[in-house]
Amino acid sequence: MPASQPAHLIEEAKGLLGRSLIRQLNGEQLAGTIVEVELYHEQDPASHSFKRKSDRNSAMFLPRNHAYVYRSYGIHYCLNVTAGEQDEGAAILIRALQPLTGIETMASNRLRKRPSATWDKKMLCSGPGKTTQALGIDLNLNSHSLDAPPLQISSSRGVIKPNEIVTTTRIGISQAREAPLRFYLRGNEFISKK
DNA sequence: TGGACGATCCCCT
DNA sequence: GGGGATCGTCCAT
Repeated sequence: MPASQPAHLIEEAKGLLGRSLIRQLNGEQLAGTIVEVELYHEQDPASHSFKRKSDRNSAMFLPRNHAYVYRSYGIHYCLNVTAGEQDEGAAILIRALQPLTGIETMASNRLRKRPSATWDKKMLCSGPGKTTQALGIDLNLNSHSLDAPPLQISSSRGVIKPNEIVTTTRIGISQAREAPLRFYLRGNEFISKK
């Protein structure tokens, strides 16, 4: 991996923090603020796009603001937002949301198998697998444009100051030496891990 | 054709 | 803090 990380992609990843992810599901709107992301790009050995393009990862090579969904550990789905240009092979993993609307439905989606379990807003979207489960995201949304329903990202966001964004190493990486490509909102209670 | 593995989550100790 | 769940994908035979 090169010593320096691609600055334009890092800016795109940071730029997602504070925006809303909006999901239309069965006529209801589910939404949350993006509070934690990780960047993966083509020069990164931990990235799916590091190896040859395949059927599985082709959506990762779409131009920015498309969904790249993949299955992890045979159980969970993870949602990425593509970044950069066509064929650049970069994507931003949505790791955590702060739930805004449709919270009851998110809880229902998350706890379908254990309806009686007690839940807390902070455990609904505090991880990539949890987020897709809460919002009902699966492979049907792979390569979907995030400019329009049923899944989109707001173009506006609140003011985020540079010192409100924490940069740190990613989570769960085993194939590569770690790089500081995880970004989250300082002090936010809804991130996956402190 | 088969075996190993993974950008995770949750329960159990 | 450790390990099981569970399956698509990739690579080696």
